Amino acid sequence: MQVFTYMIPFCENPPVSVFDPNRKRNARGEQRQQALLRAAAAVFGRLGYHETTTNAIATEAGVSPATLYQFFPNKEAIASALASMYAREMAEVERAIDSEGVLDFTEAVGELIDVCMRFNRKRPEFHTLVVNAPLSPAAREDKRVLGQVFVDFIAARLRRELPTLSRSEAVHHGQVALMIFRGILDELAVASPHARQRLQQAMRNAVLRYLTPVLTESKTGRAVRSA
Amino acid sequence: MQVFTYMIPFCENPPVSVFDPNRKRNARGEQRQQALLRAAAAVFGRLGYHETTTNAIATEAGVSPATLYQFFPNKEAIASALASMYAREMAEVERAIDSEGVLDFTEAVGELIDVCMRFNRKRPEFHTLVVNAPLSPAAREDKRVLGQVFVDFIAARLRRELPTLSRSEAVHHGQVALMIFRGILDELAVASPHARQRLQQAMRNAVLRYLTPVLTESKTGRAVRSA
DNA sequence: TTAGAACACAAGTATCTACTTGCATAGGGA
DNA sequence: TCCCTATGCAAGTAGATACTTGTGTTCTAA
Repeated sequence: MQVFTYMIPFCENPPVSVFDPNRKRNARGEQRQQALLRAAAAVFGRLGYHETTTNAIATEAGVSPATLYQFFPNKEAIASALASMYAREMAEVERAIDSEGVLDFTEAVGELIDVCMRFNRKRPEFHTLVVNAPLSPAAREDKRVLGQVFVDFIAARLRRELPTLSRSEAVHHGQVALMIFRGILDELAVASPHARQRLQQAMRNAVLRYLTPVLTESKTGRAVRSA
Repeated sequence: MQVFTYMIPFCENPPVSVFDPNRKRNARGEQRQQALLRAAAAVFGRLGYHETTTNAIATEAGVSPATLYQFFPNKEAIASALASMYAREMAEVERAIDSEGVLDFTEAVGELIDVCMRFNRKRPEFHTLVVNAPLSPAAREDKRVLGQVFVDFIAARLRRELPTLSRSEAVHHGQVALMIFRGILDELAVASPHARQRLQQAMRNAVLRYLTPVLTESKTGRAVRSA
């Protein structure tokens, strides 16, 4: 009557790792961690997530691969840390747009688009991190929130112009605006300097031309429903 | 006076491979090759390019990994063969739209979009193959041509409505339309069945609302230039 | 009928890359 | 000064996966 022959695997996958999240860092350590993040950002930006190796990040930072794992548990954690940072930073900037409410619809949406384009140009690695990298749940949540901030900004502006527009319709149009934005952004990232300015104008046109009929053609059946 | 001590590496990487492009196929071989392509399409569609292993393709086709390499030199060649097939097939369909020239601008562009959405729904693996897979030069060319067919279709329709529009402007607007299309298509691929219909309408709206002002607001400076 | 070519696969190999181990040094609080 | 902990790395390991080798089987053309 052997009931508990094997007691060992109390926890199936003992996560043995040199990385300790509770470890106390000294000044040198803090600097290393930041340097590793900067190095990772540079390499992710050059090669994209999948082509980037942890060895390349370590080399870029001027440390050995083993040292990298003193500061991050794995590759995904590095991408997640960067993606979270950027997503929060970008959401912050978007929320600050027209905090005084002085811009009209076109100006506000144009400003939103400009801000997002500027951010993506300043952080070229942001795109691959958000699009291609597998992220931790926390980073995924930050990414989701970022998208929501964009959508809500547009939805709020639509309803401010046209209060009879239902919440769900407004959100839907915000989502479509985001899709348009992303579609053009993909090309913007690889466009030649000459093509870029033209594409930036096209970006504004594409989003605004999609949205403005929502406000003007408001009598067409489905377009207006009360919440 | 040793001049040519090492003669061996006449060609640095002797590409030794069991695959022979000139091999004559019998009926069984042809069927195997087609079955492997079908299996690859299924697995690529389920897992995406990078997550798909050649072993998984072989298993899906019910053959051993070694057999797969009798018919294709490497993984990329499988993706390239499928991508080329699909790109040519889709370009063909696009070129056949309104061959009699009876549709007006809105109808023609709407039909173009519908055709492309239908194709992507019929071949879900097409997206990952064209977006994520590294392709052979030949397949890349087929992909480029496919994009050009879309752009040229729209450019030609724009200039048919507004002959004073310059060729380069028309092509530019065609390109932007393609970016918008792709941006929304990305979401369409993962949308719930309920959201799909609404997104399909949004797709038409987004592209047409971007394009129609090109025809109507033709007095605004840059918009019209002679070729 | 038979030889050569095409088909098929079990059992590998080669390589790449995320991640560890074991040990040595630096640093700061007691 | 002493000791504990953080930092650092050379030299690995482990596991995944694209691709091969060697060998036997089936087809087909002469």
